[in-house]
Amino acid sequence: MAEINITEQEEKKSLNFIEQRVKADLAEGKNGGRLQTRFPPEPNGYLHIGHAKAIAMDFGVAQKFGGVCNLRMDDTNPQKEDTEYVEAIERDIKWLGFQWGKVCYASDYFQDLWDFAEWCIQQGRAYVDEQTSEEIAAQKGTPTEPGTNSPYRDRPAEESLKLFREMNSGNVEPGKMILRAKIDMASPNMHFRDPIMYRVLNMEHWRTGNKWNAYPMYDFTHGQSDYLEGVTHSICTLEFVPHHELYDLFVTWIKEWKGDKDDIEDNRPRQFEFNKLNLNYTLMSKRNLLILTKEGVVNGWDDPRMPTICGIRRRGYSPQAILNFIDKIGYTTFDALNDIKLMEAACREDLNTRAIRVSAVVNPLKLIIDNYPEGLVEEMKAINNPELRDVEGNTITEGNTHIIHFSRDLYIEQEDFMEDGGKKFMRLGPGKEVRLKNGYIIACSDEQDEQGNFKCIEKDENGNIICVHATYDPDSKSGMPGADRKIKGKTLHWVSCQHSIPCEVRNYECLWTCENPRDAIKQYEKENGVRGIDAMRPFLNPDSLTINKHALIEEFAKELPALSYLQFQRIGYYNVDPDSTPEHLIFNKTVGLKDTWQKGGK
RNA sequence: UGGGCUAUGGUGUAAUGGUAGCACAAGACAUUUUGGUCGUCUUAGUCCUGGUUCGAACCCGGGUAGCCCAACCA
Repeated sequence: MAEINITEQEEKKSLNFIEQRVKADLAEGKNGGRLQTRFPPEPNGYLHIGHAKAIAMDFGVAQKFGGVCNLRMDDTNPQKEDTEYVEAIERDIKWLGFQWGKVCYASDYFQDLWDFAEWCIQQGRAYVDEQTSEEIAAQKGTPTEPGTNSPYRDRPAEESLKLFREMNSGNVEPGKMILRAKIDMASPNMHFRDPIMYRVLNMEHWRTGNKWNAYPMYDFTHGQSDYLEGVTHSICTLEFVPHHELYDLFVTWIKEWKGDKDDIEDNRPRQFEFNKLNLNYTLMSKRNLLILTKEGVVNGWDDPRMPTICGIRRRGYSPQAILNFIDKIGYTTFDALNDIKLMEAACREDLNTRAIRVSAVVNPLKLIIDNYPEGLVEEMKAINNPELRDVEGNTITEGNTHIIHFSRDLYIEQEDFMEDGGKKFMRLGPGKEVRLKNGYIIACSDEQDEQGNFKCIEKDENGNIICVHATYDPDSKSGMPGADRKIKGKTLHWVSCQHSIPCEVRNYECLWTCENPRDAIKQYEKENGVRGIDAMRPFLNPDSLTINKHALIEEFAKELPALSYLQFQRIGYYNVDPDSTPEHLIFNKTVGLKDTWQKGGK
């Protein structure tokens, strides 16, 4: 029995239109008060962020109202499907934090579906058609013109039955015969024009082996599987709205076949549709993602630029970040194009609470503290996560710190020093004073030599700044009373030369330069007569991946496990790539920190 | 041009015949040992047009625009 187990406040705030329907159905006692959903991926590829939205709905609604959600592999087309995807799908759903009741397969119902199809033939509701696919297509009509009946439409049931069994013998060539439902060739709904129930494939199925040679189509499988499995709410995306009526019809038939006398309105699976996820600057279709991997545009399905769950995971998103995002965009029946910035915002929001702060210098500039004793090394305490707070709102320090080393020779970020930064530039430069995070207050002198060159700056022969000199205030050590004094400058991150490790930093941007790559590619294909990768190239962002092999990071980061959530302070969120080793550290940029300086300040 | 669906600030979403609200984005201020976070404020909206009603984003008619449907894919 399903239970409504959410508080009224929560309910008011967050029930989307499908949840409202589910709640109402439960209240009315439909389906005997049961709630069962299913997530039905076809195991022919990797799950992407669009699937995550469906997962959050299918599993989420079951969770919220005390129902159960099964994972059902929609494996009715053995030409495309493979067991390798099943594992990946299961892994991704688990990673998102959901649990299924059981794992089912559409192929579990092949025998039932077959028997049901035979019954349909005997009932005069189905027939074997021996026309070519071209002939059938021609007879189908168009959205504005009715179709015409197949010459085989009224053949005797016994004849169809005999041929149907032959279809599964392996002796019928694919394309020679199909089983069609006898419905209405003039229906304004194209799906009612004698839809195909079974086709011959003569192909081994990864689960059922060689038992079947003819396989059922989606429309003749989905609703029936729902019915046989006990699904009450079959939730899918909007493109299945035109299938809705046919879904209901086949469910009605199969209930009849089963001799199920329950009231049709109250005890049957019902389909509900919501808008699928569209993200700007993102391409979601499996077909096109496959091209990207095959052509080497990306490095596999889990490339951090891919919208796949595994790609997003490797990029450094947490499951909660994804779920937060999905929660923000909501479920409606409007075909929306969501802004990737909202996803990034949801990510920052989540990672802010869980990322460990580390110091990393991405573009190092040497900084020498002239008055700091040579050879001296001090251990400084660095807070792992300032958002970890006690009930009073104070940052918890116990168990929330790590050690960072301070010495005379440091690296700071190149962009944190400017010879003539101007008044608004609050970082380091001649005559400027800044604080080194968890360290000391330092200052550069504005003394100049006879040529008018600043004494604190060392340049190479090309005039590039290669080293800067500063002096520190020994009383200003972080944590000491002298550190309290206010200064004009900002707080900079830094690493110690001797105590930092070189690492590789991979920065990612959108793969696409246009908001809606799907449409752009489609149009380009049309206008230029090219297909696939050639139609995609004009819209690919050449800078979607930039690798920086000269970054430096504090030693603490050396032994962190793969996929650890990090924040490079003042730069962005990063995570440890699965290929990273202590000998060759690799970090992926998940998303940058908000930067009101670069945006507004300059 | 057949059928189905949709339309609320730049984006997404709420209000289910009774005060158009929230988040993101954009901008400003304040705070800050992250130009982050947190906080305050500003900008900005019911596609058009008729009707029903005391009252319409919501109901109805007519436009307009967009999406889905003519796979032996799902």
